[in-house]
Amino acid sequence: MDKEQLEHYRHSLAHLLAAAVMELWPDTKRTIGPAIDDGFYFDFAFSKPISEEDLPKIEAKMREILPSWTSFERSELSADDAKKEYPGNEFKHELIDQFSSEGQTLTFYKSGDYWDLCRGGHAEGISGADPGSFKLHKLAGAYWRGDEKNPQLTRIYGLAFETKAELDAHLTMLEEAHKRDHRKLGAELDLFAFSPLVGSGLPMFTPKGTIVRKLLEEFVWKLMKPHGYMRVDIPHMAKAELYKTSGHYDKFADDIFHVHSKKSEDEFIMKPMNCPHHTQIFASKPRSYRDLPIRYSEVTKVYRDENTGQLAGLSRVRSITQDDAHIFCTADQVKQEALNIYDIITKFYAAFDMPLRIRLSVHDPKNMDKYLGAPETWDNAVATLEGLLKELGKEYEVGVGEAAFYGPKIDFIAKDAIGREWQLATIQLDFNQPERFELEYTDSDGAKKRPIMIHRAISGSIERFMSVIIEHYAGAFPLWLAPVQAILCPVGESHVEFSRALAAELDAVGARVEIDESGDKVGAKIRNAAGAKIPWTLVIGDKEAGGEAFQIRVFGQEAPLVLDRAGLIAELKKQVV
RNA sequence: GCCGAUGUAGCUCAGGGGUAGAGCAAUACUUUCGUAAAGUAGAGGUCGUGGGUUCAAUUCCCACCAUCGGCUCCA
Repeated sequence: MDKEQLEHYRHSLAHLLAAAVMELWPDTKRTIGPAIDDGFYFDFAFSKPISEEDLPKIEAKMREILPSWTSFERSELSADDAKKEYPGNEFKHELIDQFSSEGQTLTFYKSGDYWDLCRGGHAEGISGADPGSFKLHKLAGAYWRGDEKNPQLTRIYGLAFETKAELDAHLTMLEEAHKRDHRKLGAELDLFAFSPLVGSGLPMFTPKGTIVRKLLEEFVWKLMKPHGYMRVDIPHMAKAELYKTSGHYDKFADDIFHVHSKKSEDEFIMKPMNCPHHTQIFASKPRSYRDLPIRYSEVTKVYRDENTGQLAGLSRVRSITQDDAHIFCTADQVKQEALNIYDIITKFYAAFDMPLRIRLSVHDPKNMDKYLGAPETWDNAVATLEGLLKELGKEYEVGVGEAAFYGPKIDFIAKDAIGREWQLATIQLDFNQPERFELEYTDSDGAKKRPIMIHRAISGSIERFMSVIIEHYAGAFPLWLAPVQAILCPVGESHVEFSRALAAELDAVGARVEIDESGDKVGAKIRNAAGAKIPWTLVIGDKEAGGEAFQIRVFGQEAPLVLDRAGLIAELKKQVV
């Protein structure tokens, strides 16, 4: 099957699902059922609620009907006749009214004993399909036409692939993703915590989690520093006027945390982004063309009042740490700056073995209300980014309508170890905020000119990036990033002293080492170290204390790594970020 | 935010209108041991929070808090 055939197969299965449901519960109101990325769904209004336990029953009914679906036969009906086919089904009636008022022909497709209003896009017939190639896997609520003001329907999701083998592979991936869930691993590995007293979506990082965060920050800084970035520091709140000027206040009105003062009339808000503050550092004194580019960077938190129902672990939070930077430069300098950022991004993701895909995210010319600034400005900005991508010779896709409200951007989509994709790094052009804040510099001819602003993020946000790499590595961080790099397991009491001396030596070169001084046997110490996913485990007994080489158990690896004392120190020293 | 499910010890989970249960972890003692779980003992709980019904609520009802799934894919 090619992509289209697979989509047709999935859509056909949605019909089959509806047929099975209508046989089992004939008074159910059917609505719609499209194909989706990994299968299909169908939305129903049931007269009494069904539960997950009913899914196998529906699935069995689908398999029972399947052999009789040898073809899909098309027919046409008038609106009135069509409505008679769906007595009391206001959802179908609404669709029929809509389509007929739009002048569309109302088409029906029949397979076996079942038929339904449908635009088309089916397989020829699915009687020969592999009965093991689909599975109903989820029950969810969904609003009629995606609008929360409408009645809630019951959505049944199915997974479907060409063969059972492909379905099984997909189920294995989902299971693997579930096992790697960063929320579970984060608690098990003691990386971060939540508290109902602090509030939902407000993660706190433990000492171990903080080590990982700081290592990530230091790594990004190491890549940025050679490109002339300077660090700045800003308060976490500001007067609302700042964001009214930038345009964020209206755009993100529902997502802003407000702070009230009893001492003044001023309205304050928790910063939902950093760019407006950074513009005010730029504006704090007269700038010359000789000063540009000015590159302000900062790892700092922003606060966004996300819908509570959407919060999830570290991937969707209300306090977000951005590895943010803003570059103020001339039009001539944009290309070089973007190239520098591209250099940082590629080096950063290479360190995690995550391949990158590039998307040029542009405005939607048909929907300019969503954006600040004139269409010509946008066209110019897009042309600049496009020229840059062409020069790099990299493949990219274009995302229409994916731009930020102040300018187009280049987004980088990283792929993790189990094939999932995450949009993380970004380079964004902004002609609008410099205008709104009336930023200027004096050019060589003495004239005042507007700088261009570039926004960029490398990891996206530290929280989200941590959620991605915890799952990417399944909690087993590489040596350079592990909160504890090595654990020493003395065999007996007599080896503790030697272990402490060795640990001190390793600590002196910046290595993160712990000693298991419990009374446990060696086997238990190894088991505990493996449970904590510590990269290196060293058993310390008479042989090691006597000067023999260390047999290092490497997490996830069968064969031990053999290093002498000097080699061990040298190897860990290399890992310092 | 909306819909649904869930919330019992640090973790995984059992139980149920009448004084709360297990395993693991943690603690103490014994053991000091060579490559994935040593032994014994005691302890650990406002059964998410608040209110209601009841002679009696952890159990039933309501509200809130928190977690999980979904709310973008369109006949």
